[in-house]
Amino acid sequence: MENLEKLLNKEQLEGVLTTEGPVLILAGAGSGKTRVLTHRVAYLIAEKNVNPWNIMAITFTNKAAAEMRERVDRIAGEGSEGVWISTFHSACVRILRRFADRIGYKNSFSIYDSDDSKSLMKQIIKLKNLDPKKYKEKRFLGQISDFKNNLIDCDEAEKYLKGAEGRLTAGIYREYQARLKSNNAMDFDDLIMNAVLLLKSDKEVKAYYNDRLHYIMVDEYQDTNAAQFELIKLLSEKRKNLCVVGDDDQSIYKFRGADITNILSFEEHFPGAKVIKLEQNYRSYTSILNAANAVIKNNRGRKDKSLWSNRGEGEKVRFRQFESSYEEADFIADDIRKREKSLTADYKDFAVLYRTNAQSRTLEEKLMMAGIPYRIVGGINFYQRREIKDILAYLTAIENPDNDVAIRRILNVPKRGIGATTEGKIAEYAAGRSLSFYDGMQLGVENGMFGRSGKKLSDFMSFIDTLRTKLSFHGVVGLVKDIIEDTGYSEELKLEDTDESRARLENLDELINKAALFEHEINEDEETKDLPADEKLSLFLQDVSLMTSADTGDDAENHVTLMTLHAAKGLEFPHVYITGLEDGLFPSQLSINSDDSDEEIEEERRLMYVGITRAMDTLTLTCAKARMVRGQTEYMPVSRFVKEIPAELLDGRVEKTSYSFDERADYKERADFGFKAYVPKENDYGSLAYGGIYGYSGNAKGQKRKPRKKKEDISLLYTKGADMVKSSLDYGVGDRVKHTKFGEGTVTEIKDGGRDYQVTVEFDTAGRKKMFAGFARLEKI
DNA sequence: CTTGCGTTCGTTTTT
DNA sequence: CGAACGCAAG
Repeated sequence: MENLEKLLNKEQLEGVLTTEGPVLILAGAGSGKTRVLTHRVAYLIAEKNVNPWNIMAITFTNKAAAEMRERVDRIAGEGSEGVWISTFHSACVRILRRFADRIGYKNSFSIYDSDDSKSLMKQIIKLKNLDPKKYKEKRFLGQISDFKNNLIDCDEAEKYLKGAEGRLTAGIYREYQARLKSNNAMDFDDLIMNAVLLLKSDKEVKAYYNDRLHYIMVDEYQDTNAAQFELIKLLSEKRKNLCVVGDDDQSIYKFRGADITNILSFEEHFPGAKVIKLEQNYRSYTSILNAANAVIKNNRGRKDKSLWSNRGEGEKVRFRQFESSYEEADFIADDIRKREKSLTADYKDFAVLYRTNAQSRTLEEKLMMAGIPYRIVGGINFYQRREIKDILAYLTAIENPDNDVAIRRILNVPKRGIGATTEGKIAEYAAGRSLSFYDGMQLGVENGMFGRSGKKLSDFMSFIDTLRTKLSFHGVVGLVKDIIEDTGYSEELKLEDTDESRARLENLDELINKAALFEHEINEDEETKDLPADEKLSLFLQDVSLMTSADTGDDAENHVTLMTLHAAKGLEFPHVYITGLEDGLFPSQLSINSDDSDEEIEEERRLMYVGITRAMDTLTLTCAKARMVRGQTEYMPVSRFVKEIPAELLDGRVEKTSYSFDERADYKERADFGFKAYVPKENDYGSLAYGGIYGYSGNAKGQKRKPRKKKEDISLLYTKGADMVKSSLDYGVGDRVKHTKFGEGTVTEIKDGGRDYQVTVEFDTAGRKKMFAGFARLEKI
């Protein structure tokens, strides 16, 4: 380990060298915390002669884990693969796969994702004959999640819950857990809670991990909840060499159980803890950090610190106020185009951030019309797409027929004439006999309980059995292919022959690829290559169930990134736009109205801090005086967070904070044309609300609605647009083409723009337009 | 059992 | 405004 001093600043070095005892590294945004963590691992191995096997690093996301793995392998080199680097959830799965039988589960449990949990809860509400209007899954699931995050089991919950409503909730919780267990399944929160339960109740298991794990590191510690805290505490109990890294100012996940006091009270939880502050920022210009510091200092509950940088002053933070969200989006599209044209930046250098997902729509439209390639982060995860979930449900059903959610998902997919009525009958029959759905179906069919549906059901069951037999002959990949073929899924999609069905088919191909890659990997691995096919299938499903969109990303592509402020945490971009800076939107109205408004606003302020500190070179803050929210035009004053930035740091003034009645009326008139009729200054395009991006046409009168779509289906088209790899064009200069929005026109120029063609078209009515072929989807006529 | 239509409801999200 | 969902007609 040469020259650590040269690679690290004083505080970072201290973080690396302080290996013994509890350590809290308060790492400000952009202060190089991953650098410290990876060097720390390398130092432990190389200088302290610690066996890599005795080191563990925990993160929240697969992406962070993969990144850490990569960097540790690079820095620490030989032997580093022994270091246990994983997410909270996959670490717990690994523990539970080994020992779950000691707390009454099978080691081969399925993992329910949030959709599965939702289906399960729906079944319960239905079975309990509750009014679904009054009792929605979300409410119960939210409460149950809160309980689990705080390690409160059914018995304990019962003590907390008083009154009729309370008893109901407790009963639902109990039923939900019972069903999970009989389905041989755990939800995401169970993974953590049950791991803790196991470590607490089984001394042997705890001793096993305590003996193994000499050094534990935790990233993003400010995001941990009570259950995760307990887990870490238990795992590190023997040696107490626990190093946590985090930033209380970036704690933005309270709503999903994160407890900021874990980091604020670390020294009390772990007496004798050493605290190291990393305040030097290597990311941003001083002007940006000054703005960030100015905003965050308004929070009371925080550890005092202040970021600084020696990158120089940089440009002032820009602030721009617009009449409407359309003008705001126009400005951003135009600004990005100018900067990209002037060759000072690539599209990939830009990020546009917003508080709520709904805001992305307007931005998308404008970017698309400006021909700027973009990508939205945080859309639907590959593994949550309908076609993928369907095929995975088949695999799950083959592996674990007790998994009711999987069985019921595929019962009538593809359509085999088994409808809701039959499904309900089976569910009731099974529940009455304490059988799983599948077993209930089997018994019921034998006893002729389901009348005319009996034949269909037995066909279905033998179909599943046939598939199961195929597993041992064809392996995992073969089985995936078989399912896609034998269900008629691929044929159906081929016949449909729309952009959407083609996109779906591509997704299915991608799933086959992932399965092939997985099978290849486990067949290379000495430990797993000789496992029987069904165990390989289990491994595949486990792998996939903890996967998210994060690792589907292809960072190399040159596109602008659109995302929520939450999704931006941990990322950095040369040019950042924070949009919708209006009181009532950001901070959100809910936080302003909340009972503990002070705390909620502080959380929103941290979100603002996260947003500001994403920017490396320039930061632009924008807001609109009037904005459509839920179909209504809202007038909101400039966000208090903008006002917290001293005027001398801003380029652009905060003009007004409220409007007179007349002014409002004026804005209203303009904004109420709203979504449909608003025409920007250039007057050359209307809104795409009538259907461009989603190929989908609202509920406008007289228009025929396209077939029912669910959230998991939408986004296929634009994702495809963004993904569009350059292919040859079927039109050339001089050809007549048709555009969904601009109508017909003549191609006047085609430029090769690297990964896509830039096409110039002289439209008959809309005038001349430049666009990317991949986005424009021009049709030759 | 499937499909069309009206009603309701609405932060942030990883695993 | 738009998505999700429940209900009632094909």
